[in-house]
Amino acid sequence: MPSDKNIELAISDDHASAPPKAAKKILDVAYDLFYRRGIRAIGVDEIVKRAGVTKPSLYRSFPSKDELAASYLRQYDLEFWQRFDEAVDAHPGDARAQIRAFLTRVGKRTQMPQYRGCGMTNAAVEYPERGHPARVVGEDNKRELRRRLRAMAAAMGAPDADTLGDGLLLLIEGAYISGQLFGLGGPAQSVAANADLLIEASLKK
Amino acid sequence: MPSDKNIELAISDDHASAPPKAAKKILDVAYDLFYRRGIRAIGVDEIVKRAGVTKPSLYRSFPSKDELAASYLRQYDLEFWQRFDEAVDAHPGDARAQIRAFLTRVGKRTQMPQYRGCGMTNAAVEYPERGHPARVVGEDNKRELRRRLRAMAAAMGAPDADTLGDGLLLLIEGAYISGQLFGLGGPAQSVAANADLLIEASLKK
DNA sequence: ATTCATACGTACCGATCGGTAACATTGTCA
DNA sequence: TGACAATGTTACCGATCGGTACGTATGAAT
Repeated sequence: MPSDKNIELAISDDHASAPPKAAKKILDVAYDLFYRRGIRAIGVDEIVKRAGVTKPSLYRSFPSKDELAASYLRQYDLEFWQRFDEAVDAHPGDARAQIRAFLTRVGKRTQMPQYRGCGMTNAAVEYPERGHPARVVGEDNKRELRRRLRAMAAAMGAPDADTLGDGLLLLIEGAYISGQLFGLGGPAQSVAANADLLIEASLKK
Repeated sequence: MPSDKNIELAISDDHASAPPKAAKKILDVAYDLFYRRGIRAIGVDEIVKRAGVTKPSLYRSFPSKDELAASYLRQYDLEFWQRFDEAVDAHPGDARAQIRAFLTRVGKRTQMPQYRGCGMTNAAVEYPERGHPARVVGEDNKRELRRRLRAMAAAMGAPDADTLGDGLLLLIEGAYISGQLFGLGGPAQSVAANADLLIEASLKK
């Protein structure tokens, strides 16, 4: 579900020129199709057809399908950090509550019927080749997420913050995958509870 | 790395007929290529070329590419349970030690340079459509793994065994994904330590 | 030696893949 | 009104996709 916010910002160049409308429609449709059915599974023909545009329009706005996929993932990345920061901002100075808020939301999100996993994680699975435009977006996101989780673990006062931060990342990625494998009632439903248990144990160590 | 054991069993029919040698070569090559580079990324032409056979040979042994992929995953499933049961058999009656042994091995395995995640998880990501031959193999595997992990958590005496079992599954899936995202030195390295912490906390609850 | 099933190879199928060339049409703003 | 940028139209490219029709080699039993 691509939000309309920030899309123009992601598409238009730094001049305040009028943003092409076709590019937005293309990216919206690509976002939906790539996420729901996979990048490799979707051809550019289907994208332009569903977007009501033509192929040359796609290639005027995006240099290649791979770069279109990367644009989709950059949008996904943006929305991810919006969700993450919402949880963080809701509990200023309380890293543990921030984690709890974020993971509670993840637990719900991953149980939704249309949930199909993390778009960036999925893309990395679809494109194992190092340096692929779609893959690097995901790699950067995960690296940054790891950094922040470790920092939050340290802020909680965990003796071994790196291990706890990594443990939280494992739980999160596990929830992403389990959500799309099991659907409703799967292991992802208990991600927040397990994280809390893990945090508790790590702080007392 | 497909082991030669059990392959004939997986290929040949229940009559003790002589198994076609081409099918084994095809499955071996398909296993390697599908795992390393993804199922959708590999065409049947490349498989038969690398296997030194021809396309009709492939379609005489396997009804379709999708079914070949399913055969690859059934082989992967077989080897998965071999690894799992090795850890279990090494510590009879001690579920906690069994988990520790298995996860220690997972932690190492997911750090190897050629590691590319769990073949079944990856296939489920590549084929989100319900009922796809490749997907169902993975779904069955995960369902059974969940059942066994929950049973082991109960055997440990966890008050909320289902939650602990699910937590372990989340950590495992997280390790699979993180292994291929981060490689050496990634969060997967601490999967066993985090699992132990989580178990400890769950038992004391 | 002939038979007969089985495995294999050559050549091909239509469809789709990502991507492009060349040109017509539109809407907007000066 | 003229100019310009964005989009559309049509047709095409070579490559690859999964899959098959059909003839040929091979090996064991008779």
